[in-house]
Amino acid sequence: MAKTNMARYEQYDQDTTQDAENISGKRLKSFLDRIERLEEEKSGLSDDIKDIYAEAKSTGFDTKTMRKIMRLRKMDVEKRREEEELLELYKSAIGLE
Amino acid sequence: MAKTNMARYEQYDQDTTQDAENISGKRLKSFLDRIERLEEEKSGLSDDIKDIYAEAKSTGFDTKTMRKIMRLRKMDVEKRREEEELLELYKSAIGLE
Amino acid sequence: MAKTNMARYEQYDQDTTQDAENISGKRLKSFLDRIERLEEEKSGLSDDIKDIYAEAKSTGFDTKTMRKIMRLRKMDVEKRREEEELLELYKSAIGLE
Amino acid sequence: MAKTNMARYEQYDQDTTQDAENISGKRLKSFLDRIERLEEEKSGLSDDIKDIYAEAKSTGFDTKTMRKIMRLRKMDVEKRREEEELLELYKSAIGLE
DNA sequence: ACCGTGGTTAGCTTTC
DNA sequence: GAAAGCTAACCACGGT
Repeated sequence: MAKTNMARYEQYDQDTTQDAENISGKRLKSFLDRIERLEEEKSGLSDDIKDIYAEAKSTGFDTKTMRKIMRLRKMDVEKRREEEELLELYKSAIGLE
Repeated sequence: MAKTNMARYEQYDQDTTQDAENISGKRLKSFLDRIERLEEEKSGLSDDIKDIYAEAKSTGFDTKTMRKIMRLRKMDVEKRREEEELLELYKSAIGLE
Repeated sequence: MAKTNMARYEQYDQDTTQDAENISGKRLKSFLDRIERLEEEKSGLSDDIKDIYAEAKSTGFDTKTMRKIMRLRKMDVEKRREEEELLELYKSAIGLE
Repeated sequence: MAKTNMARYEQYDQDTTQDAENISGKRLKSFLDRIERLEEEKSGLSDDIKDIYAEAKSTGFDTKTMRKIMRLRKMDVEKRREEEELLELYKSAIGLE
């Protein structure tokens, strides 16, 4: 395996003149770019959320309380999901399915 | 402080029959819903990213290395951003703007 | 500050001949030792827990289900705690306290 | 599989009136309680450790560095342990034990 | 404006 | 090899 997928890792992002034959280098770059794009979107969403909290705060709400509420909401969702999984587990345990 | 913004916090998300007059309750709910929506999108993006790593792994790349590369990329971006800020600082310092 | 607290970090744990005057070195070592001790205890507890799961498994219980139950238990505890905090938050928000 | 060990899982921790005959239910509860107890102890130790780091920080040490040191210490221990295992392996290989 | 705290998120380890 | 749980780093927020 002379040309491993790892081959071009070292110049981790500046190589724009990569040999046309180096398929895996292109492939890797593609993966990394897609990830970077998504990371940026994620980061944008974080900013949006922050903005909403700021807006709420400026209209008189207490953000600490709001955050706690969000956490409780999330826990409810989580709990329901887990309880359903547990039920499935039971069913399979007693051979119902 | 008869009708504070905190007034309806306690039933933190199930109230669909809220009194039309309770403007702040509605307002709060709206904020929370918007946040929840964005959180879900964020979570979706995290899943997408995870999928890409999985795909990359299945085509033979080492994800641990990939993550390291991403971290380095990010640092580069950060650095560039900070350098630009520094440049702006210079410009304003010498009255160029 | 010629002799900073960081001074002896490099030989991070083998120095048993440290100069009697180097108080901060001694102090640091003491901290690290205490932490190490606690880490060991923690690790021991993790092992104990693992053993219990193993024992339960060997008597016919399904550990996956058990873990899920433990998680739900924990969530209940967490939720109660958070709800109480939220209540406190309300109280202070409406100036009850 | 009328009376499986799974039988009483659903009321995962509130059942205090369990039928005396349901041995496995009792057994399960016992396991879960023991685990919970240990988890609490573990959590307490984590808090203790956090406190020590806080104390160290307040006396001027850099906790990030301290954590790094702890990690190195642990690696040393690990390494030694592995080396000993290797030694054991040798010994049994040449029939010394 | 800075520090300290807490929460969130990501990486690593271990299990199945 | 995949999935889950645990641990540790990061970041953002609130308080001083």
